[in-house]
Amino acid sequence: MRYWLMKSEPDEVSIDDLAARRTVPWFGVRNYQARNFMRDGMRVGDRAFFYHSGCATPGIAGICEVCAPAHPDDTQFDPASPYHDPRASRENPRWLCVDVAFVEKTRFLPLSLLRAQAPLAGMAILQRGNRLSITPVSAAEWLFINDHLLRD
DNA sequence: GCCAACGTTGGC
DNA sequence: GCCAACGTTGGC
Repeated sequence: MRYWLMKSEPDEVSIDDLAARRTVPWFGVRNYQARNFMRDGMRVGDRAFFYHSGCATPGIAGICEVCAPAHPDDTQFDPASPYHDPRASRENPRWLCVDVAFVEKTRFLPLSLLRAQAPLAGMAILQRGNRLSITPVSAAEWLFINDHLLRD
């Protein structure tokens, strides 16, 4: 199993929204590196930290699980969607998404708390200039967060 | 609202 | 294929 961190703006899809809907397609990714992580790196059963970004207090809000492999992101075909991409077609989709399932809502771990943990210094999310909405998390990072920050 | 960092676009 | 301009992300 691989581990990931996936950013979502809670105004759009929050951990509570995921809990209510049980599964959601991870629509709206418009960055090739993040898309390729979904297409090439993610497998059903992988787990991810669900991270709230673009909000007053960013941080980890829960855990989700990949429940469907990458498939075309429907929002790219929808002229009414903010994620519409006129260069994409049904025959030649450009953007993909996996589906994720709710696992749990955790204690909230603010970005500032993550930054204060020496063992997490290498986390992609903490690197200067990081903007990727999907990043791999090492097994060591995953275990440290689970063992030391989520359950005490 | 500001701004640093970064990705993408498009002229050449 | 270079690179300047531009748009976006996302923390603060």
